[in-house]
Amino acid sequence: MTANPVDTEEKIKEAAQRIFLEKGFDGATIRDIAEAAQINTALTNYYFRSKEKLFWLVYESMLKEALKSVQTIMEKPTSVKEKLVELLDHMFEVHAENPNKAIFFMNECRRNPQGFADKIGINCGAMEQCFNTQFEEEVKKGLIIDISPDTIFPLIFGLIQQIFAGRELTMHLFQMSEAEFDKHALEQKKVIKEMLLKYLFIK
Amino acid sequence: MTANPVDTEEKIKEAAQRIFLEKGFDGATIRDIAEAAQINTALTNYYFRSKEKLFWLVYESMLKEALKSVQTIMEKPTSVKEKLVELLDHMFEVHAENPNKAIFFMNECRRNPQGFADKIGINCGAMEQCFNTQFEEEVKKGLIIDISPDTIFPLIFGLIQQIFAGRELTMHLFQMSEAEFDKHALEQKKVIKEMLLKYLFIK
DNA sequence: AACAATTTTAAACACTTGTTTAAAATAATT
DNA sequence: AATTATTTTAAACAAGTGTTTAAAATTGTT
Repeated sequence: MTANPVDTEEKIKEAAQRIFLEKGFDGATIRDIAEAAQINTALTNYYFRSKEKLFWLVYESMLKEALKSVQTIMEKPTSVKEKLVELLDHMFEVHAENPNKAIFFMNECRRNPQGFADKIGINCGAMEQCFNTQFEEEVKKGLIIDISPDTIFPLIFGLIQQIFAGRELTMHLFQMSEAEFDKHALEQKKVIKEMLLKYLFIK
Repeated sequence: MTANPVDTEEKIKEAAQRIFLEKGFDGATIRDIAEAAQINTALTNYYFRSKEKLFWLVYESMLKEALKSVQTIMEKPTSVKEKLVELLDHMFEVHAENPNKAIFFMNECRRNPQGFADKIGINCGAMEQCFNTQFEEEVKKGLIIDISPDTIFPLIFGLIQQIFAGRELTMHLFQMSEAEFDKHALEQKKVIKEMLLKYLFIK
């Protein structure tokens, strides 16, 4: 081993993630990434063979990381209500940190659904399993209204993603500055949380 | 005037809209559009001068149409509750008809916010004006909880958009077929509507 | 220090992109 | 019918794309 090849590899991955998040696969060029990583264009192919391979690597790692953090929350020994609140807060944090994530995930999955299925192939159903059981029990106990967790689980994601996916659109349609949007986003989160809890939990 | 130049022009616009919706500005090529419209590549430039000019034309007309239909609803002489229900149903219909619209709007606005502001420059605030007044009156009357219409208005859009923007992602993460997703979308709408109305309106 | 292996570079490659051109085909006008 | 104007086409253009190559620079090994 020589120099700091791992550092270079990591530098490229980080730059790639940044650029892909910002411009998407179609909009990002290998030269954009090279410039962001301050390396020669050919190096991306030296380390990752192709733009597409680099992309899927970055994409998969981001998705896996996102789902892992969700799983961690869902496996905690707490009530459904606590889990949902923590999930909402967590999702908000993640997307607030980088508002491009929401639209990036939606976008790239739509651009190439087959690639998503083939190369990522995540089974979200298995992950929910323990949560689903717990949810249904609390429904039986009369703590939660009669609704399927299959309806609620995707809803949680969507409710938070929605705030940030339409960020730029909202800012322009309603003439907000970035600071104003940040305030707006927090307000949205508050409303969504109250709305969801009031709807789901009895009493 | 000769042949059916208007037809050709319209044919290109329709094809462009279809392709742009599907692939976005970056992902769509002038050759894709030409093929979809069954015309020669050069014709798109003959009628519209450039890919970008064609794009903004299509984009603007779509946005204007979408906002106009919203405005029509907001100007009706009905209660806030009736307006919100009609707005939710209408937005759902629009996006259900073409699930690409939601992500397309968000995406293209983010890709080029300046172009959006410069070339579209829509004042959504003015459109809301009459609704805002009505909303605040109903809050005063004690019909609606104490909340600003500035919070609710963008929320309505987001709540419905969210269902369809993440369509492909949801389908793959939760392993749904298209038919299953359609059922899921209707269920989501029902929940969102109930949730919002229960939250907003007193008693 | 001399050699080998690895990493980095500049340059070029083949291909796709949006766009233009100049000729052909078609329609309108006289 | 002849001429003009308009529409359509095939072909080429310049610029940008991902990728490869072969030489240079750097690092590791003997």
